[in-house]
Amino acid sequence: MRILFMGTPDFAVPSLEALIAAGHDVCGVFTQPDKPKNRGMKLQPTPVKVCAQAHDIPVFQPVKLRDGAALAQIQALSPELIVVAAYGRILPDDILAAPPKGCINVHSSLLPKYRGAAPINWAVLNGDSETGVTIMHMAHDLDAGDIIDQAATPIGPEETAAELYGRLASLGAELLVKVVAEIAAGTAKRIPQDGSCATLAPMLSKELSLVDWSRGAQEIYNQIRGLIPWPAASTDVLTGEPVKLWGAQVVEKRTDAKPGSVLAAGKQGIDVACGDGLTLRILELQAPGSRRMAAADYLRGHPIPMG
RNA sequence: CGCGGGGUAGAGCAGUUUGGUAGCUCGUCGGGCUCAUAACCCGGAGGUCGAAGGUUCAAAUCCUUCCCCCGCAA
Repeated sequence: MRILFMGTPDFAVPSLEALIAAGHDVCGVFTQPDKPKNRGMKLQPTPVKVCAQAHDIPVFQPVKLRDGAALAQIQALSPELIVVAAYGRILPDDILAAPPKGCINVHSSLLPKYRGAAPINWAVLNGDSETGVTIMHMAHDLDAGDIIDQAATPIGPEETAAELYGRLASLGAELLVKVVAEIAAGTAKRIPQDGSCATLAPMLSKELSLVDWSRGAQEIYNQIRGLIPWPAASTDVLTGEPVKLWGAQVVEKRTDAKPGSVLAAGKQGIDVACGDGLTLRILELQAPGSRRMAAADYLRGHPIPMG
């Protein structure tokens, strides 16, 4: 099938590659404009752009989608179907209506749960034991279109959002190929979402980083897992300087100590009292200006006062 | 040339302002103590101080250039 692909970050790359590998005619790729990023603020191509260029697929990076130029480009490419995976832009209705077989989207949650920008992180942050991917038709409202198919996957009790991100990217690519084949064959289903069950997964921000030790140990652990790799949970209760938390475990040991007090600090980790009386053992962390390291390594050069 | 932090023993850090014998904790090796130990005591090994150049009687420390790591921005 003749397909126009739209995507931007790493998450979208497996989907693009899967379409190519399945033999579809990917006639063009839309991705966000190159932006100054990282140290040095040099212009960085998006992962999807790099992938498209490696396959000699024409790349388009419109700044605006509503001025008609983008629509004209799409009409010139005349795709039968548009596939969107984490493009990061809202498509206007005229583009949604352009391809004969419509626009479909790869979304990393089991819709209608977690509509929005950061569904993977919120599934981990909320301590869910299962999530998945959804392929749906795109509608005017964000992530609200009719569902074509879904695939579920368990979230491991120690799995981080970063790990889940990679797994869902592959799972989404797999399901995408299956769904596109069904669309080509005319057998694709179309199941409306139950909007009353919808929940939102808004974009992450650094406001979510700071650990509130009055919360339960498991909740804090979920916060740590769910905010990897960005923005990462942080706390300043250890030495007064803010440190990022990269790894921890819940210790089933009750304590009366005030939440946020350090109960022990040794080669096994740094034990901190939480609001529900349980203990969170910090295993891996990162001081400002430094790289991430095991708690035991950190302690050699950063003595921690108890209490 | 976007802004800031950093590179010192296997690991994590101090020392740089004010140039003058390379230091701490842990690990490691040897010995001791102990019923025993990841505990304690004694002793040892291990570093061209990120790289190159410059200033100086003398540079981890001051000057110049470069490399690498981390954060900010998403």
